[in-house]
Amino acid sequence: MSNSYLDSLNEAQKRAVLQKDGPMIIIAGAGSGKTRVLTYRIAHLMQQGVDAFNILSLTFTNKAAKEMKERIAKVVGVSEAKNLWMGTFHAVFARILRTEADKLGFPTNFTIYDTQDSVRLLTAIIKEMDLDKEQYKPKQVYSRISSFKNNLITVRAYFNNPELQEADLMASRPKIGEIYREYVNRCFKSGAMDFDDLLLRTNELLARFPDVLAKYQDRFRYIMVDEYQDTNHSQYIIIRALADRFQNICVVGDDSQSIYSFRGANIQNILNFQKDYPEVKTFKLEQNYRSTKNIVNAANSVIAQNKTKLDKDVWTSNDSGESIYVMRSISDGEEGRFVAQSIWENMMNHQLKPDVFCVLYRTNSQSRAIEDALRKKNIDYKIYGGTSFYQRKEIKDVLSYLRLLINPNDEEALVRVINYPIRGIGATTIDKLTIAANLYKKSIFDIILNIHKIDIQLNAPTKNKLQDFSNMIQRFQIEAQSKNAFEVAELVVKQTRLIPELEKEGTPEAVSRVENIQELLNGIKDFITDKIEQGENASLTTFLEDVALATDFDADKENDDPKVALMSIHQSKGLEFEYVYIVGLEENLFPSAMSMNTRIELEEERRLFYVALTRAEKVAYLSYAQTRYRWGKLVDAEPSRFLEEIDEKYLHYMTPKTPEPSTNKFIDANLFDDAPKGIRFQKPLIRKKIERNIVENKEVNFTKNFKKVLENTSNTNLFDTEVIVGNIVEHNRFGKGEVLSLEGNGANKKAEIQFGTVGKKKLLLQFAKLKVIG
DNA sequence: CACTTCGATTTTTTT
DNA sequence: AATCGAAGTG
Repeated sequence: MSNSYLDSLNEAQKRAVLQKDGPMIIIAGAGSGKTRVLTYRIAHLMQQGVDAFNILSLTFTNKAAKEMKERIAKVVGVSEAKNLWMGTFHAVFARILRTEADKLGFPTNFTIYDTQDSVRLLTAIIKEMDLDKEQYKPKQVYSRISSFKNNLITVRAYFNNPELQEADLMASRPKIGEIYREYVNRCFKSGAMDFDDLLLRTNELLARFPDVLAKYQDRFRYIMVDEYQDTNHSQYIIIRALADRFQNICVVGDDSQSIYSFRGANIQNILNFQKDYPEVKTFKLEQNYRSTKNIVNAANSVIAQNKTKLDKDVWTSNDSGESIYVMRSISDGEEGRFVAQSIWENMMNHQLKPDVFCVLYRTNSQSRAIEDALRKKNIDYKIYGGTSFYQRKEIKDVLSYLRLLINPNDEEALVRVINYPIRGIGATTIDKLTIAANLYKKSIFDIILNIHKIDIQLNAPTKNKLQDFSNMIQRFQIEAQSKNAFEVAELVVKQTRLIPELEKEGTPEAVSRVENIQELLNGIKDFITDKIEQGENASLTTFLEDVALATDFDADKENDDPKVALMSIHQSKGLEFEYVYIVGLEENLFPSAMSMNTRIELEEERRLFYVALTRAEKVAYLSYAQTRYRWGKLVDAEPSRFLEEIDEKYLHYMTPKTPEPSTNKFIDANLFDDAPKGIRFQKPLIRKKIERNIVENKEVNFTKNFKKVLENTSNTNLFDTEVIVGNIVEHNRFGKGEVLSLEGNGANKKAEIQFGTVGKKKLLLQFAKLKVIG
């Protein structure tokens, strides 16, 4: 192994790579080659004789960890790189907690609750405590508890702190502490940790067991933390504790890119690092290799308006490049078309593939309009983030069965599936079980196992149904001893009869749900082959953990065709694209209406904008609309203040800056804007599937008219019209169909319709809410 | 206990 | 626009 990799670094980068021991901080401006420095620094450490086992590197996403590992493997070899500890805080410490769980009274197979699980549990607790759910909104309670945990405020600490209690009292939520206590107890009883527990319990472990602390201190002799500006207090304390012995701690970050305060991130961690470690060596990476001068300078001109920041001067020797384009649209629909049109033109004019483009937005719900427009132009795209695959109902149902067989005490999983598919175990029964479980301080599953011995007011048939259920889970457990994760999952799906259950619904949604379950099974299969190939743990537990902490499952699932990337700005952190479109630059949206109250909040929004802009390598487009659908309502919008904050010399307005006067003030032009809305598919995949079904299904005999509509989905009518025979219509649940005949009049008018998915149906027009689409 | 319907509430960002 | 819980019906 040679030192040749050092030649590709600039002076500042080289110094940072070569600094081996002691505390150090790398302030890395956007696009300054930070990942590169981290990678080479680790490679260099190993070259200096540091064992990979002794290096811990914490990244912000699992994907970043994976990529970095691959890059290091290229320098030091695969077998060496394999031994590095690399991953997100949550993933790394979940792994450690698994091996140490018993010390904290948790089972090795503890479940990881996601946000949905936590909120559901809180909802149940608030209900049980007979509290007003307006006063105690479960989501708000969740974030309050989350912030307690991220600041290491345990239940005991809370009750020892009069100020906190006073604060909750003033907010007329005096019972927060009790909810918190109950929540923690219930999680414990369920053998479950939520996201914040993974950090809090790690702190507990390191604080209560000095030998364990010593073990990991000794193990992690060199620690690196990426995106340090986004660490919270809990993470900060873990790091301080682990690094305390050797003090070989290297943190990398950019205060200008701190955008996770809502998750407890504390920008002070990076601002105060120098105080924590007086011996610290500071390195600044200020040369930007990513973007054009225009983009770098424009971004600087915006961030300059923030007061709280470290001194740093980001510059580039790249070309000036094009101006930053600003575009205004009448509506969100037009914004989408504008973006799609622009992408299309750039692709054609410069012979580009779709994957050099990225569309960034503040909120995930904005993806809809962009999607629609791209689809109409036949431009391939991929949405990152949003409701992830694993949060879909059908997927969570399957996963809940798996969770339950791994950890039968997992109450959220149990409550989810105990009556799905329907087994006649209703709400009343579950309530009684919950009460008994709380009374005996046992899990619901334990109660069910002893259902015949316990004095509980349930009739015999119900008891038997419960027993059948627990028997089924136990059967799964036995099977799981001899089968691999995929086989178990397959068995569970089969025996629970989830798929027939969905199939009998017959709606297009149900069809896609079945597909999703199939996809999940394939995913598990891939997971196993993947892990076995790498000689890693391929157990069901590991799979479930990966799922719970997944930041990027579908990222490598389909690395086939190049696609335009759509994602929230938060998701885009660390990525770069030649062409970046930042959409929805409007007051109350970006900056968000929730974050305009204090300067602190507003500065974070500004940093977010800075992050968005600095993703662009070559060209950036900023877009805003004058009206936008929000919560299903059309609302007016003002251009974002961030547009004003960019030095104007870097901008080029594609549309006149001031809105054109309305030509007809008696009717809103936007009413016509999105008129062709007839056929709207959620995903291209589903559309293909429906088309295929229809072609393959010989029983269904459609007229040419229907096929034509299916082939040309944009050929749609402007207004809903009276239904006539031969019309192609769309129904909320049944999808598309052809009107075969009509009968009755007025309110009793019925249509017989041949649907593609569910066959013939007679529907009352008054209620059917049909959309005529052809 | 199951199923339907109606209305309320929701969106800021994520491990 | 879409999801979720409450309330009402069979």
